[in-house]
Amino acid sequence: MYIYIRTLGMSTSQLYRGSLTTIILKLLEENGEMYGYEITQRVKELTQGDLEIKEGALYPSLHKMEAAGYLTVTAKKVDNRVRKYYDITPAGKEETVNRLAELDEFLANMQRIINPKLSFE
Amino acid sequence: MYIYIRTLGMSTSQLYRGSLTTIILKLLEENGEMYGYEITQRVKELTQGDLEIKEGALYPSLHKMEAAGYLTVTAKKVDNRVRKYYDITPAGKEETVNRLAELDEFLANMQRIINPKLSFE
DNA sequence: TAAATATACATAAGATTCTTAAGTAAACAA
DNA sequence: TTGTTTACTTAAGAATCTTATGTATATTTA
Repeated sequence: MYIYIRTLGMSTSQLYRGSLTTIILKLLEENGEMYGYEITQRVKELTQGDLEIKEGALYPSLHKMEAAGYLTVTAKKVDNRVRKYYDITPAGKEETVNRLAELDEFLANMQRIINPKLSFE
Repeated sequence: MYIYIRTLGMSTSQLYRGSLTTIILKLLEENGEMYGYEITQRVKELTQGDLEIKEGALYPSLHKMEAAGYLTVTAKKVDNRVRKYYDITPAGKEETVNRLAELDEFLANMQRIINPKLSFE
């Protein structure tokens, strides 16, 4: 019998809700085509293990973005196993710009609330 | 018959999900006791009308935080109308510190993902 | 080499947090 | 006096996520 201890530092925060689409779009825009599992590992690496994208969130999100026309998917067989590579479309690039603008606004608004003294103009 | 046109610039972004508790705690810690409607107006003011806290989100959230022991509530009659003033407890102040730390981590992680070139150390 | 872990995807059930909507009630402005 | 603002409540539904389960192959470890 094996017992798995949950690692400390793992994000249980609700703040990431709503940010997954933005994260995926930005990674694909930056790196070119990626497959799902690769995205989870890249995010884990970039955040030093702090943020672990769950498959239950990731895959439905990718499917939804493909249905929306933001991504295309291509299945490739590597080592006798199927990978689904996602690539960003022109509509996806537009959406990336919008999402990043929204993120900037969100960050600015949170600053205004959390640190009102630094909010000039 | 009256038709209400939805103002542009209002936040339809999902990014604010999960940030409401943090916002309320910080405002109460900063300003002392406040009532619900006052909180919505303060946030609207601080974000230049960008973020409008909905009552349907605010009041259940205040009740939950009170039940958790983070806030106390005192009803006061002003102009023949009841206001419920919420004040932060010591446990609420602890939670504020935790929530602000989580926010900092979230912001740092988003920076690492969105702008990996700026992530040194 | 058998068992465990890692890779790689899918999806249903349930939790959480929010929006929308409807209701109550009083004060104030047109 | 009609509409708007102030002030709070709560139910129904939407969106996003976690947990759990399933499938399947490859690689590592005991």
